[in-house]
Amino acid sequence: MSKPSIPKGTRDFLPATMVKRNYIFSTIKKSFIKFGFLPIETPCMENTSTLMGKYGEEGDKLIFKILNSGDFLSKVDEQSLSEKNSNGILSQISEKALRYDLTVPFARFVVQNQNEIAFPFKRYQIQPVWRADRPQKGRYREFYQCDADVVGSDALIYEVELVQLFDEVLSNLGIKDFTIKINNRKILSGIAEITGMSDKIIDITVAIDKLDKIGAEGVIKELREKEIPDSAIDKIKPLFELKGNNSEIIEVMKRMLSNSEMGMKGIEELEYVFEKINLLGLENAILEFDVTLARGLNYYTGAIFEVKANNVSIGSICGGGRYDDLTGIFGLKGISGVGISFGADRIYDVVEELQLFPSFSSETTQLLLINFGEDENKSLQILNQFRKSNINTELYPTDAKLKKQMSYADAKNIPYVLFLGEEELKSGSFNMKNMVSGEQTQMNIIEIIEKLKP
RNA sequence: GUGGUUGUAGCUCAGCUGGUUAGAGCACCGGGUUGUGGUUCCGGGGGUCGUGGGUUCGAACCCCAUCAUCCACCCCA
Repeated sequence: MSKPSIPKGTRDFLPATMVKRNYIFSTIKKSFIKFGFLPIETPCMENTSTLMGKYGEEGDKLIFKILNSGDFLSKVDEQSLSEKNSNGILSQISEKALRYDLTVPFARFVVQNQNEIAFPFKRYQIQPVWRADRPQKGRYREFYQCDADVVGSDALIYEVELVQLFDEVLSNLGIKDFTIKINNRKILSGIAEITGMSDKIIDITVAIDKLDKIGAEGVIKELREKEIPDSAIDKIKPLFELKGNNSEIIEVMKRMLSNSEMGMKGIEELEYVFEKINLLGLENAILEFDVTLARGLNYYTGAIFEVKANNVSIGSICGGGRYDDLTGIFGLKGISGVGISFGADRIYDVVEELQLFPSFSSETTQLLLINFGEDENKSLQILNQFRKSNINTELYPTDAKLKKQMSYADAKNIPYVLFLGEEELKSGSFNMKNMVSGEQTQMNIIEIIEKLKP
């Protein structure tokens, strides 16, 4: 018999891990609620057609497709089947797929439920997503995203708000040193425009995004491979040497993009965000204009965000941006949206690496009642009494040997045990042992409740 | 999808140049102890050495294939 296992890139979570994961989720959720976002959920699977084509060519490959039920092959047309054409038969054998992110399903949700929601609609959503990627450090095939998006308004105050949200959540998790990188797709469009390569904007942005990784030489090499002429590359080159603080870089970009209306609009939007953030201040985050930031999905049209924890070996932990026409794909035009996503699993890895998790001892059992096989009714009543006083309590199920019962308390880190022996049950005075100090005291039920009450 | 790494007990790993019955620590179970855990002592269960083939008198060890794993690239949270 083969050992049981789980699919590549997926994980089991033990109780000790879940307690910490829940802490991250609840910290994020608390801030989402504070900023006025409302919860929604969508199904883990969507129609394949809803997802395909929304994430670029690479994205399509990374979507998990779900096979149709029944004898699906018999319905495939002979020709595609004999040609062994995977893409050709895909739509015939799979009409459902696991969601790849929360944004596209949300766009679908907005279009479908447009008459039942009030715009601007601020929603948050904390659910798992699946990607058929090769797993590696900090990369899983099943992971949680925690999204907050606003649709139905193009007001820039939301960009400001989302920067504050990044700052608040990560600060509340105890992370002190992190950078929120911000850019604007209109600036990237402006760059493509002044080089006369507007149609190559994706190739250009993907290449310059890699600047800090492969260096100027590498970027130039990649641009050439994408058939960007040297004359255009020369115009892009100044980006590789940008230095200074945010406002200095903005000034340089203003000069560079002065002939691009689109580019100047992007600068203007960016300046607004900086101005308001300067007014309001940030707790721990460093907000940094990064012209090379281009990651993200093809649908961003305005602001682009990415958050990186400094001095940890984990990639970006949050992302986001504005997408003017996301719902347009599903038939609802003119609805602008802006949103961000917290990668809970990576944030977990960061908080773990930085040893920032608090202790969660109060969330586990506080008191174990040691079972001597005496008056069971009385024992159950005592158990009830503790629970009604909000003390996390359990009764050992059998009168097993003391060693076994105490070991159980030990394994679960239960700080107190109470001996429900014959004498105690009769007299009402119980022997309670502190499992940390080893100290034992005689107390009645009322006194114990008083002592352990949260 | 591309390149590399590693597969030995539930977990972490040792195992010499190919040599007889494959080991340790931790974990688990039982006992020393029928009202005292974590410390300690004694004992126990547990392995098709990832899988299939090849070389050899003989393979955990060498060769080939395959699967899995982790790391990196692409891309991304």
